[in-house]
Amino acid sequence: MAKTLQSIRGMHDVLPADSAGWQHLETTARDVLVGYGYREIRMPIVEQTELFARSIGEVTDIVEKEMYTFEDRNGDSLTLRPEGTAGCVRAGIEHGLLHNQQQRLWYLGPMFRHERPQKGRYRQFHQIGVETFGMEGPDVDAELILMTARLWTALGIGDVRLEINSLGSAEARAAYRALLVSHFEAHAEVLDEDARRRLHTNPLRILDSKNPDMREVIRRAPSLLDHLDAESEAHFEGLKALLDAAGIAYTVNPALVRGLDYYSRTVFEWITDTLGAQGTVCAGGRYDALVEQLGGRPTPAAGFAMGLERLLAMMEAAGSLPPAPAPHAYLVLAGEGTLASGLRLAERLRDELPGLRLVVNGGGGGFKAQIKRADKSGALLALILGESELQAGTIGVKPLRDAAAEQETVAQDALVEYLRNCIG
RNA sequence: GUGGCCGUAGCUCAGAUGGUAGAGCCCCGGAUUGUGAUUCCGGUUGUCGUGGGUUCGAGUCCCAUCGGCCACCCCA
Repeated sequence: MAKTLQSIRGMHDVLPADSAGWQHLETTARDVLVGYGYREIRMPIVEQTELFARSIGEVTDIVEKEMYTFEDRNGDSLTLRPEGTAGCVRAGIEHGLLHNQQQRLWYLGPMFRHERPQKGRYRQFHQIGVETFGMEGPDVDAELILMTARLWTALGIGDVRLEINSLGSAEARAAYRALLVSHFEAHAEVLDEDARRRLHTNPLRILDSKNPDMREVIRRAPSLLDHLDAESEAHFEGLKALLDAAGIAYTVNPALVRGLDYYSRTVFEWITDTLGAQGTVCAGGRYDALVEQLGGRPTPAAGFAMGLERLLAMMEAAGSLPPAPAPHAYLVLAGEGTLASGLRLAERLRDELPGLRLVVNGGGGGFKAQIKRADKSGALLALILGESELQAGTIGVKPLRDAAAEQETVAQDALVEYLRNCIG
């Protein structure tokens, strides 16, 4: 055997057995998003490296060590997108979509991060991303959350809970950050190695450390929510009131800090306990400063992204994945002259019955083998065109899913009506 | 990037203490010449992840490497 090639680590094929689930997830999500007036945008998978460095943040893990970065032939540094927001904002600015107007956008596609793969985490993974621009109130934040809640229902996902937090304005957060750093510096002796490293990179992240030895120091740390600027505070209160009014359950988690630098004010996560260590299924928030930061005019913005592999895993666990659609009928062709006649018949059926899923036997084979294939295809019916049917202008119709049902003989001219009844 | 467990037929797996590979499923063919899923009979399937090493001899021991799973880190 020749040397076999395999897919890149952490990058997986979606095989036919799984594609029905993907399609179901994608169309369900699309329907919900369209129902809220969101429009699809498609961006390139590759962008200039600088775009991600400037938006996600130079010192984040993503930019520092997880990006697929390479040189173009002309020497430009390009990167496979690790997330979608940066490219979406770039496209919005580039095409004037954000100029004095509101936008509700969504996109779907692969993202790339060079991490060690594990359950729910892959090097190529897929997200549906949603971004809104030009709306600054908490009503949009609430809309995003209500929309996702509706999606969970539509997908048959139950085991998710909502956590929200507010990061405040950039200025308030900077002030709080200084406060936090001095608190932890005053107790440096109890900090673990990770925490010491984060002290100067992302001190807010220390708050959600899992180390029990640091629990006390974290508990006594100043809370971000106590140091919000007045406007952010009002914004957050507004969001909570809207969620309460809509009957959406949530918990405020002051330690909820998103890993990307561009967030401000509202952040939220939908979390499940059913996926092992990768519990976040959907996460997002507000990023009012990003558009300006990337060269556009100041534009309020909010959005979220959800991981499709994780949603799929949950749907599978919940048993809410639909089975792959089986053919309605499998046409068996056996005997002299049945091939040409059968293909013609099949095309006529497809003309008349647009929703029909009809498989025509291919590659020859004996009668018995063809019936066997018909059964294996999962088809409801075997349509049998042999020499005798060819002569008589009929078709044998054999039900394959009902052992009690008898095979019938149907005139070819009556077959369209017969099948119309079968396929609903 | 770090750690633990694991890589034997298309799939799920068995192969104590080293002696040149097996089961089930799947697939193909047959059981009065045109009827599946049940039953019976027969058949195909592998350089035992890859590359080195130890040995008379390695799927079985050692090293490296690639990959999978899980966790840390981080994130969707």
